[in-house]
Amino acid sequence: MKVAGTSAPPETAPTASRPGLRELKKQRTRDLLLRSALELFTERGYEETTVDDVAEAADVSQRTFFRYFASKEDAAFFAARLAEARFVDAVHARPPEEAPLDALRQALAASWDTIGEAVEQVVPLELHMRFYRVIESTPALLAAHLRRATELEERIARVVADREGLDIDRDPRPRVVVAVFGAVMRVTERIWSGRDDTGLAALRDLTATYLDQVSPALTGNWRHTET
Amino acid sequence: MKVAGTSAPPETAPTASRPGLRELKKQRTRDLLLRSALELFTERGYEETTVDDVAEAADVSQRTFFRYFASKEDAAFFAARLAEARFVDAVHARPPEEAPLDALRQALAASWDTIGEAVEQVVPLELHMRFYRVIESTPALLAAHLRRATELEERIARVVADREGLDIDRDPRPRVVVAVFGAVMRVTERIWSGRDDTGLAALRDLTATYLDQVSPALTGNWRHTET
DNA sequence: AGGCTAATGACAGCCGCTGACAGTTGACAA
DNA sequence: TTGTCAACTGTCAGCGGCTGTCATTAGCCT
Repeated sequence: MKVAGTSAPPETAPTASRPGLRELKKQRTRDLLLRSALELFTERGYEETTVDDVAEAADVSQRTFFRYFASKEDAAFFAARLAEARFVDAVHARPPEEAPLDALRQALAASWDTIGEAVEQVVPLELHMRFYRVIESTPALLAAHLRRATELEERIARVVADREGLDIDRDPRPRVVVAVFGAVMRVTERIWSGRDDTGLAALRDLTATYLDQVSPALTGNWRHTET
Repeated sequence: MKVAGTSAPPETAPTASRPGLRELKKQRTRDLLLRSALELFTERGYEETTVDDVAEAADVSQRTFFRYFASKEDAAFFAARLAEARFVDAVHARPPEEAPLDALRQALAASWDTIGEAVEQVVPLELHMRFYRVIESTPALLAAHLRRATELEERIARVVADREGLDIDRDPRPRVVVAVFGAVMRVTERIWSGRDDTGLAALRDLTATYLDQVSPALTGNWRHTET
């Protein structure tokens, strides 16, 4: 077995090629483990759930859990990794004429559906959405989430730099736009997770609203430009 | 004793009022623990240093370490907490006529020196600066750092909202500006920590350069506006 | 059918962290 | 000065995350 090690979704690739009883069982165990984890995390809380609890819920030993996921945290972000990958793809797909910030925004708009599909293949989308609240309210998970977001930003900054034909180590602008975009996204997530409607649609709409606030927020005189 | 619990610097306040042998010893133990920790972390690496190592270097038991610091991580960010406090003060001190983004920038410019002083009282500034590289290159520390940064941003967003007389839960702009500012700061830290000159002056200059890139980066046509 | 190897479980052990208990040592009043 | 109290500390036991090791089981392939 070579699954764990930040358990990359790519492992899931040769699904249709040659099922095989072995692969099938592995996949089923992983999905069960994943579901059990997210359910326990959202019901009982992340810190309050031990890896033993998750393993037991999936009828495997704790050791096996760690063979599928590099860490407790790794399991928590498995679905998020799928979503990220879709977004990166969407950015790649944007026409090069678009201004960077527009490209990011359009890529996001275009990703929502594919992200939903991707997540749903592994775990109920609704569960995944509810789990975001747990992330926001659990310091350890929030920290991990932010670090992951930063890494994602770095990857995207490189894509943007390529699009514009810039050397990312010489021109700060790619990293800056992406960082700004990411910052707004995170503020949005935070607000969204604190609200009642944790549906994907609500997040999508809120994101659009907040992105509209970037320019207004950066220019001076606020006092006479009330929302 | 009531030290730990995210060991708030405020505990250090009544230093001059009434030294007392007890207080003095406590302070000395804490500082020694802190220095030992940072030195070991920067020399040997954070993950490679056990709390037992730190405790032993300071000639106390592991249990005592945890009475001074809520966690290994808590010790790592003790000095950073001092710096943050100075920055928050500086933001408060800004004249209300300044536009938000300007205020943040000026506050930062005004803080550099006081931050240096504050840190120096607990740990050699140079050690603290070198430790930033460790933070940047240690996933667990980077994650914690980002979470801390987010919390700081929230606090500052409230200050900004107050300045402008806005309700932070109704108007997204305070959080958005602060998030943008913070994003640029973090990109700057990242670049800076990867360079040779890890002096405070280098960071200050780099920060100024990057902040200048915000507007240019957000407006469209990059290709004909090369740096 | 039988050999090969992947997958699993059981066990031991490290590290971060906490509660409990007992011993030591400053602080302060008699 | 001395005795009491409270603060500070060390020791020990134990939990949870995580890893290495090894024996056992179970799918795969000829």
